[in-house]
Amino acid sequence: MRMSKLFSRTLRETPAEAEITSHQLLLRAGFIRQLAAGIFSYLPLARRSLTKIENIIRQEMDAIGGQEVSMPVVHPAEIWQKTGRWYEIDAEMGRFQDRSGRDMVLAMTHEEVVADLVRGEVHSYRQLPLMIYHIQTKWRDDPRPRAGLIRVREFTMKDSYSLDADFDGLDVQYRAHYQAYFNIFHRCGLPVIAVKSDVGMMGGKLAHEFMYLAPVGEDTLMLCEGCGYSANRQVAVFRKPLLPHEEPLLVEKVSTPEMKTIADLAEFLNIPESKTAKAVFLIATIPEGEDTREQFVFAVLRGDMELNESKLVNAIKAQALRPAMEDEIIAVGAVPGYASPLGLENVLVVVDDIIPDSPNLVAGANQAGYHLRNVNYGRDYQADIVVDIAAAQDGDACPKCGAKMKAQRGIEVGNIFKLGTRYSEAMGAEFLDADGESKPVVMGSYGIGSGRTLACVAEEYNDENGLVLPVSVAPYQVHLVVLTGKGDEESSDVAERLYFDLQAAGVEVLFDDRQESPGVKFNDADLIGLPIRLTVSQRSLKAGGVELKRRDQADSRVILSDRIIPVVKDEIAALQKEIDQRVIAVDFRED
RNA sequence: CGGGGCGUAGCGCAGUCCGGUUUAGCGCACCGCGUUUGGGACGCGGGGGUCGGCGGUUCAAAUCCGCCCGCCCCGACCA
Repeated sequence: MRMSKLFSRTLRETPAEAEITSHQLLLRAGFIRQLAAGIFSYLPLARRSLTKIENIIRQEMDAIGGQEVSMPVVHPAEIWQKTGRWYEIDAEMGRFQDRSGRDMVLAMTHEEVVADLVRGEVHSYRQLPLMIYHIQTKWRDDPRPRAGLIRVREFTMKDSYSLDADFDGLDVQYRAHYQAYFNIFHRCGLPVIAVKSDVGMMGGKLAHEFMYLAPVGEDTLMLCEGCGYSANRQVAVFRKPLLPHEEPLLVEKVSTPEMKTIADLAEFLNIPESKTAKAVFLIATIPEGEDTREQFVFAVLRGDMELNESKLVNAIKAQALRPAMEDEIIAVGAVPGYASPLGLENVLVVVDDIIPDSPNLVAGANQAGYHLRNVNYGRDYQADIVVDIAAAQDGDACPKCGAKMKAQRGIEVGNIFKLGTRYSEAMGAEFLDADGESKPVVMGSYGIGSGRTLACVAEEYNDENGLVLPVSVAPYQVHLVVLTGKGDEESSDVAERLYFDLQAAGVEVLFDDRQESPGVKFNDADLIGLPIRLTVSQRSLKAGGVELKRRDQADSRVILSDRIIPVVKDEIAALQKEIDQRVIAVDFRED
């Protein structure tokens, strides 16, 4: 490609809306342009990189038995109504009506369509296992798109779907994806970890997320440096420190004026925060058939812990959760700041599982200015549910080995879900097993965001001058720069011939043939970040050939004219080898 | 949805408080001519704006007031 004809141009200054590195560089280098919040165009350079990423994905999917298909972006609402997600999912789903008034859905994912296809195509256990995938546009109307390509509303996802006769088969395909995903990201040069994750609205049994660790990430991960336990904080468990055993004492009311927070209370009574019980009030939206109802939830945790809303949502099977307003709290008979689990009505009480083992806590008295000492679960109050609802914090003890865990931020570039039979049952996707019995197909679903992957690669590979792209993802392998002074036709001629010869040899070349000063050309080459730069100029020709510089190295060297093609090919092979060496077998771990 | 910020040429900005010599300006980018060519060149000459939109106040609005829209950041949210 000639830069004089390239559709996109580089920007000298960073657009004001871009804050994070990958967004700034992808804009400045002319990879992407924004149309609206969370909606982007991908210009030729980005398109080529995405195609490379997608082809890596295709190869790895095909290698584990995947068959590429292409499913629609527009779905009739009925299939989403059948699985219930039409009702469960709120404004995130794009809905519209076609010309005859039928409700339609913009694809956010394709479990429904897959199950519908399976109903028609799969009838026998002899056909299973199967795996299909496609790479296609998704619309998810996220309330707050941000950070360039990291979090967008319209995006391209590779989503694959495994189909099995039983859960053992699902496990095999799940593990195959687990390894394939590592291969894909490693081939893109992206370091990732797999963490156990929330199954969320997908439902299902087990899920992992593939995370690129970065401070700009929006997920918090709990990572144990002792044994390697790793989980999204939404599901991370931890060893809760036990309190010393005590016999239950008599409840005793104590005056605690103006002590509305746990910290104040603990200091006032001169006790550790772990000797208090904390009340958190929430309003949960609980699905009931095609409708929902609101449920007041009273969550009780020990004072030294924080509520994990994801765990609570899962524990009570809520669709949504929000903090309760003060008047709602008063309406159920509680006193904000002095709330007690004792004696409330029409309230779902959920108690963290460490509470029954934490004797003689200080809790609110449901009376302004007073708390109760020696409150004991079981004797003084009962819960509707006792379950782990506490959020793991940086420094908490690993559930497996007890070592300290670190909290780190990450960006989710892929996920894998064991769905089970939720969608196949709802859609009637059944097959006959060897006994002639009708059974729902066991499904898994697996996603990778290709645009987000590109953004993470940009986030990982850059320096103060621009992108430094891995050869497997770079839109071109070689950036050919020609510097021509007045009357210098030799450099132009050599560069033109080299441009032709390199392409004939199968090398992908971006040729900067523009009438620009050397500074502009070098700076643009650095900004775009192709792995190899070749410079043809009077200076290089006098030295005997063409200058070669790797983007990831500071020094350059002159290659003799007749050696250029083989040297460039060797250089590309060496870069590719560096990437290939990252592709290694990984141990599957459930957490 | 709550809080904050911003909206003037393709990009970056000044002008807005305090309305009127500004014909709306500067840098970059763009077009023409000439010079220049190893790290974001120079001279001369040009083109490009419903000042986010609508309404209001006024003799007069980029500037004051109201409503709306859009974008960014923090939070809530997130398959």
